[in-house]
Amino acid sequence: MKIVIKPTPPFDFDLSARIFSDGDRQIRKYEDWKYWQVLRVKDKLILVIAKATGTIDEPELSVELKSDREISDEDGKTAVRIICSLFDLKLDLKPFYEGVKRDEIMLKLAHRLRGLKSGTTSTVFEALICSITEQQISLKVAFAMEKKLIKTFGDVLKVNNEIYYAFPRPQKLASTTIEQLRKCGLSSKKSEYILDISNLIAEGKLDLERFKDYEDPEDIVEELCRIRGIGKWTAELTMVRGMHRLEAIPADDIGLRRCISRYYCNSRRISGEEARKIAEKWGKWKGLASFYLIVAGRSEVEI
DNA sequence: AGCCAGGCTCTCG
DNA sequence: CGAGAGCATGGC
Repeated sequence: MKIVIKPTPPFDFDLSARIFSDGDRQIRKYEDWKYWQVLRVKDKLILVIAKATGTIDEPELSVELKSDREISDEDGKTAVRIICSLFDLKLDLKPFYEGVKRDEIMLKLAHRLRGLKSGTTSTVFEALICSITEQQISLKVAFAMEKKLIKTFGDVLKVNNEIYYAFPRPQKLASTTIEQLRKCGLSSKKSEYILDISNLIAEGKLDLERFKDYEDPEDIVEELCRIRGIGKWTAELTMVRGMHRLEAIPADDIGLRRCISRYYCNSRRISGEEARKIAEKWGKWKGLASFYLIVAGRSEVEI
């Protein structure tokens, strides 16, 4: 099945998808101007292959859907909805660019990275589990663990004789053991947290998706922090990457602090407090602004 | 070798 | 209360 999507301009798909260029071929990857990933559409797994066919100001996304089962029109519609949220396709960046106009540095970055949107994981659960995995240790190490977790417990789709994995469902992780999780390289503490959270969801005592409807971001942080293994950093990171909450900012994040100090403080090491203070300039766009800083830092953008 | 890496919990005093 | 140890793994 092939579908064309019209994202809200400006949108630079290749710039936005580039962060997945070192991803895993069996999980999600951007390569040769194509992005692919498995989506869970109801009880079906569907491989999505997306490619930009428009321009930044008249963006168009051509999407191909593949599965080992029949794909109905309704599946197609659901898949489109998920893809829209994966890349935040309906987000209008213009208010963001307008909102940071008074910050010259951010304005320059926004200009250099025009059309960049920050994606969202397909579930809040995925964002949360990955954020817990990434606590404290280097991202390289964390990504290796996530990859193992996904390939060990994730759902498998086979199309064109290739194997692809979708992020594990909470029910699946709930049915495993600390020892099995530890084999992915996770510490026993993190394994406990992940098992506990998966159990809460499997038992129907926790519904992470409903946090998306909260008005006040502070309420989300507070409620998430009551769960063992989740602190402020984890809650805020989960909000930006899993709930479209672009006002949330994990200001204590060491990588983000490095980027802020690089562009705002002559690379002097700064505290989370200082980072939060600087982030005040970005108003309700703190999360998106920090994403721009991270991408700028990673692609060595000079201003 | 030892320290650090996109933190958080638990245990002391 | 606040401070400090402990945790996983890989890179430098």
